Amino acid sequence: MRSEGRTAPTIQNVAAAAGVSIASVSRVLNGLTTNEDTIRRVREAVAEVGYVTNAAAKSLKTRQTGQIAFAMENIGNAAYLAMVRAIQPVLRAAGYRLLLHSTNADVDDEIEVLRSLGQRYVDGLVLCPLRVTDRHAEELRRAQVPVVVIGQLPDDVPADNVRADSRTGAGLAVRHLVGTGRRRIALVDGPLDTVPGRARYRGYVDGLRACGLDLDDRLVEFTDFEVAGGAAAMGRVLQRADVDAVFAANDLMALGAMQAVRTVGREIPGDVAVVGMDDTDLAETAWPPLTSVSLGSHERGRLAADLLLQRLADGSRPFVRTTVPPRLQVRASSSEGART
Amino acid sequence: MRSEGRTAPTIQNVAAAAGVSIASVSRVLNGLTTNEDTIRRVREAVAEVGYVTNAAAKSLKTRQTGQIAFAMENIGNAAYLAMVRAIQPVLRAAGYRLLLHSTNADVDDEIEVLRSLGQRYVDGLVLCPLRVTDRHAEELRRAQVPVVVIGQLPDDVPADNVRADSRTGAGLAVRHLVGTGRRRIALVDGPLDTVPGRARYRGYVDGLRACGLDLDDRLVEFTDFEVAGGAAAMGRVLQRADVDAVFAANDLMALGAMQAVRTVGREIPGDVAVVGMDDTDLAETAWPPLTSVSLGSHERGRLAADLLLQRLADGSRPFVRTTVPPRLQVRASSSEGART
DNA sequence: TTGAAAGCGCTACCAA
DNA sequence: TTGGTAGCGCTTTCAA
Repeated sequence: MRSEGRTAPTIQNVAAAAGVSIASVSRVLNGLTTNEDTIRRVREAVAEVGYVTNAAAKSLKTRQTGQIAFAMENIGNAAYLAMVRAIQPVLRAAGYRLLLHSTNADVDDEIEVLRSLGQRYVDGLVLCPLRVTDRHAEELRRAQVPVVVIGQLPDDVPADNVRADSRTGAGLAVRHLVGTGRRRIALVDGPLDTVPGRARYRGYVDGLRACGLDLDDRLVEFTDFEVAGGAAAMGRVLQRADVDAVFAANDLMALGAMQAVRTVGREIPGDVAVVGMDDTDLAETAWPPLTSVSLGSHERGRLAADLLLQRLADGSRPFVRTTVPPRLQVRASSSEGART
Repeated sequence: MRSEGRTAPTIQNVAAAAGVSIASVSRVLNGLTTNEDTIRRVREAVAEVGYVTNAAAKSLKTRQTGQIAFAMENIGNAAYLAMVRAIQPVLRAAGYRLLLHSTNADVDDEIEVLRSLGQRYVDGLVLCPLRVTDRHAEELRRAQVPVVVIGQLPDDVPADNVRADSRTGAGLAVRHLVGTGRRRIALVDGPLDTVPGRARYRGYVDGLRACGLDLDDRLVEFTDFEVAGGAAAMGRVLQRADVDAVFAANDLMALGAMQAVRTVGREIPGDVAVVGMDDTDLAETAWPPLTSVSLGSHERGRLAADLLLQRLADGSRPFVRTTVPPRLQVRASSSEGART
C-alpha cells in the first residue's frame, strides 16, 4: 500500500534524525551497551520517523527470522488444532512466532513448503505429512533449517521424528467394541496409500484377529478423512451389510458415520456403536459424546516443539525418534447404557 | 540443522559450477531471455550443488515475498476456517502462499503481527480483529503492506474493509425463535467489549423489542466465545430462570449451551430451542443439527482476498468498505417437529 | 562509547 | 546475450 511515494523509513533515516551513526541505532535497537543519551535520542527518532525494522534485511544478515512454521495437510482437522495449541505456547515462550500452513493434502505444496519456506522465511519447521515420498526425503536431507516430522519417517532421513501408534490404537478400538458385545464392526478408513490410512487398517485387522473375528471386506470402506466422505462411506456399508458398530479412522469421519447411521433410522449406541480416532474437541461436543482413540495429538505437538527448540540450540545432537502411545477415551457413543 | 560446516549454496556456487556469471544464473532462475546452452548449464549446476534461493536476500531486493498472512484470533473457531478455505484458493491462483497466524485473542500479539509480519515477511495481510483499538488504527496507518480488515473499522483508517452484520443477524435469530413460538429466549454472548459481542447483544435487544418482548437481564450471560464458556454461561441461566430457547453468539457457545441444556435433563428442541451463529461445519454435524445465522464467512473471506489482490495490483485505488448480509440457516435444533 | 565500512545473497542496470 | 557491479537495509567487526 502506501500507494505512490512515501517509502519505508530505514535505519538511515533514524540515524539522521537522531544525529548518530546507523551503527549506534542498530546497537540501541538490539539492546547493546550504549550511552543513556544516545538511547534516548534514538528512541525519539524511531518514534518520530515511524521506523520499523526491515525483516528481510535483518534476517539476511543474522540468518534468523524468529519464526517457525507448522505445516499440516488440512487445517480443518481438529487433530492438528490440538497440536497447534500445544506447539504455540512452547515456541512463543522461546521467543518464536508460529506460522501455520495448510497444504490441503497436496504433496507438491508440501514439498514447496519444505523447499522455500524452510529456506530462510523461518528458522525451523514442524511438518505433518500424510505420506512421505522420496521427494520428501530428498528435500528433508537438503533442508537448511531443522525440521521435525510428526508422522512416520524412514530411518535414513535426518530429522527428528515424533510418531503416533495408530495401528495399536485401531486395535484398541476394535477390542473395546468386541469387549462391549459388538461383533459386526465396520471400518471407515482414510486412503490406504497414506501412512495413517494403512496403519489403521492393519490395526483393525489385528484387533479382529486378536478377538477371533474374521475380516469381512463388505464392512470396510476407504475414503478421505473428511465428514462427508465418512458419511458416504458408512452409507455404503450400511446398505450392503448388517453392522452393530463402526470404527472410523478419525473423528471427522466418525461424525459423518453417525449421520449415516441416523439417516437409515438406527440409533447410537443402541443399534450401532461408534468409535472415532484422534480424540479431538469434536468428540466431546458430539451427541452422543464420541468414544475416540487418543493418539496424543497434544503430546506429540509439545514433543515436536521441544525437539525443534533443542535442535535450534544444538544442531549436532543426534536425531531423535519418539512414539506416543494411544489411549482409549470411552464416551457414550459406544457404551450400551449411556442413552439419556 | 546442517550441524557444523556445510553452509547453504548460493548463487555464487552455481555460477562457479556452471562457468557463468551470477547475473546469468539470476536470469535463468527468473526465466529471462537467455541462451539455450546457458540455461542448461545453469540448471545442471543448480541440481549439482543443490541450490535453493535465499528468500531473505531475494525479497530484500525485490520487496516481494510471494506470501500473504491471515491473522485471526483463534484458529479453533470454525468461522475462520471457512474464511481460510475461501481465501486460500484465490491467493494461490494468484501465486501467493497463505500463512496463518492465530493470536489467541491477544491484542499485543495482533499489533505485533501488524508491525512485524506486515514488515516484509509478507506482501499483504488479512486481519480479523476482535476489537480495534487506537493502536490498531495507528499500526494500520503506518503499515508498509496492504491490509484488509474483516470486521468493523473506523472510517479514517486507510484499509479495505469487509464487514458482517451480526447485529441484524442476531435480530434474525430472535425473530425466528419468536416466530416458532418461543418467548423466554436466553442470550449467551461473547464479551461486551468486543465488536461482535456488542453487536450481537444489540441485535438481540432489537429483536426482542421488534417482537414486543421485554429484555430480561436474568436471561443474558456474557462469556468468551468458547464451548466451555458457553456451557457454563447457559448453566447459570438455566439455574436462575425458565427458558424455552437460547441464542448463542457463535456456534461454539451454542454447542456448549446444548451440553448445558442436556445436563439439566431438558430436550432440544422440544424443551429448549438452540440457535447459533456463524453457520460453521459444526452446526451441520451437531446433533440435532444446529440452526445458525450465517454471517457469510466464506463470502467475506473471498471478498477480502479479492480486495487484497486488487490493491496489490493498484495501490492507489480508493479504500473499499463492503458489508455481507446475514442469512438464517434453519435446522432441527429450533424446529418443533424435528426430533427423530 | 562511537563511527566507518564490509558484506549477507540477490536483482537489475549498464556496458560490452 | 552476457558479465561487472551497485545497492536493497541491516549487523558487526575494527579503529578511533
